Amino acid sequence: MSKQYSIGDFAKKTGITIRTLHYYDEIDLLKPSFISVSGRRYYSDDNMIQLQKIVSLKYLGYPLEKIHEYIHLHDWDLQESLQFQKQEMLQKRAQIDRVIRTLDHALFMMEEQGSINSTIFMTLIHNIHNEDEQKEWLKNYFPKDSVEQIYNLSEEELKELNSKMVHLFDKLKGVAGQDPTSQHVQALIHDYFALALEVYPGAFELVQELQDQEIEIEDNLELFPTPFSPDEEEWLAHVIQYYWEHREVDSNGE
Amino acid sequence: MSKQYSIGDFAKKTGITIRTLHYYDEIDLLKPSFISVSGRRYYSDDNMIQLQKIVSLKYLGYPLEKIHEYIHLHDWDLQESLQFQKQEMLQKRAQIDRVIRTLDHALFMMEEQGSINSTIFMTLIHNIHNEDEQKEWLKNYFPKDSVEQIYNLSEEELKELNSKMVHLFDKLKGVAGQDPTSQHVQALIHDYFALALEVYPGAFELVQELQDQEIEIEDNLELFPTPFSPDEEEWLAHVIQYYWEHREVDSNGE
DNA sequence: TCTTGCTTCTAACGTTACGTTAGCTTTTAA
DNA sequence: TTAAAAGCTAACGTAACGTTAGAAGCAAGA
Repeated sequence: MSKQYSIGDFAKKTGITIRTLHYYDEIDLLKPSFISVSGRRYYSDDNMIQLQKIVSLKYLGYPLEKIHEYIHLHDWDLQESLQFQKQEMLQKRAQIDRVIRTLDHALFMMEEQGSINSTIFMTLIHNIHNEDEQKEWLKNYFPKDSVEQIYNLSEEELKELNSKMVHLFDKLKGVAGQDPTSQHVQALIHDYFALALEVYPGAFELVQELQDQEIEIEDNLELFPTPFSPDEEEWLAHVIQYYWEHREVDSNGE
Repeated sequence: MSKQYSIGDFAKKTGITIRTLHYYDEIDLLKPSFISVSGRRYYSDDNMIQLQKIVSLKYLGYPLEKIHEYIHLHDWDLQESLQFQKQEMLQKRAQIDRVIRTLDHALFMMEEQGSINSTIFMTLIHNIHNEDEQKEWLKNYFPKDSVEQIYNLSEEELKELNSKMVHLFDKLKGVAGQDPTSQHVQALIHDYFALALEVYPGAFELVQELQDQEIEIEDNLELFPTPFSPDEEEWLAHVIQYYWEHREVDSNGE
């Protein structure tokens, strides 16, 4: 009545490879019901049911070791385990969603700008990647509401912002080293701050505070990477300084 | 100007472990800018930028080998690659969604039924898992519309159906071996067919056809696993046969 | 009965991206 | 000068098999 299948037949019937059956035998996960004197494995209908359990649990994302536990030591709170497993899967999906979102941003930028300086590009990916950590860090120094407000842009706004940023950074890198006081360099920096103001009206005060408090961004370089080399950074500092002084004069002059 | 960091400092600044830096050096992914006579590695700001690229691409799901290609052979269609990567991620997410859906069904069943015969449970998981393949197989023998109709239940309906099925299977297994013509056994089988009719009004004709055509379900056991042992299967066949004959008499008698 | 071809066996390495010792050398601080 | 800290290489471990390689068993035809 109960048939015996050679490993090849069993493999065909179940869709599981011979190698996998060998492996499951080796780790005591699924033992064939009978082994011939010459060492050949023969599987039964009962084995089919066992294998179905294994395949099902594997599909649900359990590692073989857990499955082994379940099958052998028969004290398992299945319900609790399934709930736990669901949480794990939800987390995985959330992570993948973040990656897809980043890819969307990246693709949007490429469509907008054509080709892109790869260093700038990677910096942006990095920023999107570390958004949450950046937020937490900023909350140490600024009111939480302000921080949330900065990051509280819609996907579309964020895409636009990133795209424009990339564009500006690209141009800035193009003129790096030139006279910091020159017309077109200052124009670029002006655009940059204009963009910042658009996103967050309190941008100027925020920069001011950063300077006043002498907050050591340098110690957290990995959180706020820039696409600029150290030389370029120094040059940029000069540009900004000049812009800053000039701006204040302007403001006062009004 | 351009600083040199010891591997420890570099690791702290970037958040990447020393071991990983060793590894990246080993596979020529990230070479330190300078190596002392005694063999110690020193990293530069330039290395930081390179590392940022690596980390970013890793975040986007690229394997190190692809990243290596990108960094060294500088002919990469970034846009196309990103699009491809997005497709990959979408697939992964779809797979995870299927698993989550299955877990939801399983949890729903547990809440409805309390504890469950694990064999029945696994069979159901297996069925949900192989839904699409089952559909394709059935389409070989039946009009596509009918097949689609059967599988075209809402999530909620499907949950209910599965839950009831589990309940019935459980009861059937409980009375397996008893007189196939007895009242309560026949009542269970009646419930079973009632359930089938509810889902798909043409269920009787479908079964009839299956019998007439002598379709070899046996060759595809892995597609349609049942929670019954061979003995139980045989007993079930008797029960169904009796029910079938009785039903026809009934129908004729009306 | 022998041979041929198919199936199965064990053993062992390869895969990915590092984590984790272990044992030894170099650098740094007291 | 010496002890502690940091760094080095080498090697194994991980998860779940895929992929040879070489030997042996098994069924069928000559």
